[in-house]
Amino acid sequence: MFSKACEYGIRASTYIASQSLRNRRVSLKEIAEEIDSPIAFTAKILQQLSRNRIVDSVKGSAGGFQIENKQIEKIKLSEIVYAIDGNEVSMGCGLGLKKCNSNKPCPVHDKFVKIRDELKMMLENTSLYEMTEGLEVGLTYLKR
Amino acid sequence: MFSKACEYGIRASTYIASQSLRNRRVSLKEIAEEIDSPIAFTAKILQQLSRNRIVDSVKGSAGGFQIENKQIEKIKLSEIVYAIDGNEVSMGCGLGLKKCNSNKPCPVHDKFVKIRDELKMMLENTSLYEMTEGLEVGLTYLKR
DNA sequence: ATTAAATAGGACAAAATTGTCCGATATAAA
DNA sequence: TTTATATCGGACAATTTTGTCCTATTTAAT
Repeated sequence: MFSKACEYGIRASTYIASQSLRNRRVSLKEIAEEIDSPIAFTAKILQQLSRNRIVDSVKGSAGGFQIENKQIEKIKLSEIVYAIDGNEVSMGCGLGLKKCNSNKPCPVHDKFVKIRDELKMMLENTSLYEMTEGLEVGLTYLKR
Repeated sequence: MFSKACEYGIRASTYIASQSLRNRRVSLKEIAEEIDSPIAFTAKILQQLSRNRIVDSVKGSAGGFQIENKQIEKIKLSEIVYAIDGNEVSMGCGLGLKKCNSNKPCPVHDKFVKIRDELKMMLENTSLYEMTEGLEVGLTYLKR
């Protein structure tokens, strides 16, 4: 469904958010350990998220990544996904047709639109804050 | 959502089914033209579908691909997808966790299960026959 | 039998994705 | 001011996916 880069990006953002809520800025090293991802690849993805203003990065000693607390509730899963994978996943044709639409649909157009619309709604309605809730109390996990 | 190979596979199967209903066996060349796909790559995918008994292939002069008419209603979209992409798309974790399940879920486990279950139901309930219906009357398309 | 036309399958090539390494740059602390 | 510790970003490498080409094999028709 999503690329590896996107999966790591979501997990990283969620971890950063969970720590930002405790006023902790976290390093790349810590992030990669906590989400079990390849560190250098994760660095690239964090750069992308930083350029897209989804996470804040601070260079230099005691630097790292963080997200403003008031942003954590505002940032939706969709923003992370669109920043890394684009919106093909919730907008594109299931059979790969470039110009598939309701006027010139592929044979599964309507059925896919239904699924994709639900996916789209889910992504656009799920906030980073929601995703951190279970983490704190050990109900949800970001590795393995 | 699906790989290119899978998209071509679905489109090819649908075209073969539509022509089999008219008792026409079709060649690789015709298929690739009608679904606008790279011919040699499409050949590989058809071999896979043939080995998985989703399409029948006939070698030699006047050979080509076909699907038994009584099978066209029985073959579901899910069989094609699983044969080419596996069932990761309807079973795997949205964040790429290997051991994600309801006991040790990722932060979006429940939300993804809901989407994936619907996708799974749709794939398993959509027959090749259904997909050919609009084609005949020019209501649906397999290229561009 | 020979030939023409078709799929099967192996080897190879190109492109995209995933992943690594290292020097440049920025910043806090000594 | 120097040093230690971060991220940034460019170049490179490995792997996977996508795509091509060519020969072998099969089959129908001549």
